[in-house]
Amino acid sequence: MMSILSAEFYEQPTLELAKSLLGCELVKETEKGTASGYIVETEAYIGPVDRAAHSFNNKRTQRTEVMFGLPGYVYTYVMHTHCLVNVVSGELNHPEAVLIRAVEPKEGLDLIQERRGDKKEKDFTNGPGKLTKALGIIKSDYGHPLDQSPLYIKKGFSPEHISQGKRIGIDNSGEARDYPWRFWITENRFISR
DNA sequence: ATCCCGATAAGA
DNA sequence: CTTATCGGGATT
Repeated sequence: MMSILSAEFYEQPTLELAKSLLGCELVKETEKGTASGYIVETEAYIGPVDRAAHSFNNKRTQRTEVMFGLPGYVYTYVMHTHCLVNVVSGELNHPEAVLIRAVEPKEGLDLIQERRGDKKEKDFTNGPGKLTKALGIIKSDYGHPLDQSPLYIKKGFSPEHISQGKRIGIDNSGEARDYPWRFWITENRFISR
């Protein structure tokens, strides 16, 4: 029994899911091996009411399509040459998601180090673009169900304390800029900032 | 704190 | 074709 989180796990309100994911283990298997990390920072994006979300106002495009489906699937997209990974949440036709902003390396340290090049360990996975590179998550993981190989989330540990604050990198999003929809494990050393 | 890099999707 | 972007890295 591998304790991979089942599809039902993702059937909770997006803000709850963003918190529940903290401490869970994000795993990616590739030909080069398996790499994983404990999720330590997340952000919620609640499309219908959130100007910072790609799916704001239920905007339906090729890119946002997966968010209109069932929760528990992967939403990847590329920005500024970096791939970012989200967990689709919300019921059918509710385009919401949780962005994974940072993880703490767990399995496959050698592989992570190789992928991240000549960096210090604390910089391996402390950002949304860094962790995808470290774990080998790529754009074509878009649409993958998170309860099966090669990309899945396992039960991890229960964080002692969770902090909450404004999201990062969305200064151009009007009032949504100030919504406190970012969550992180208090004092974890792999937080993005 | 500031600049630069530059892939892609989306809108004009 | 033009523009904006849920970053990262290097540099001041």
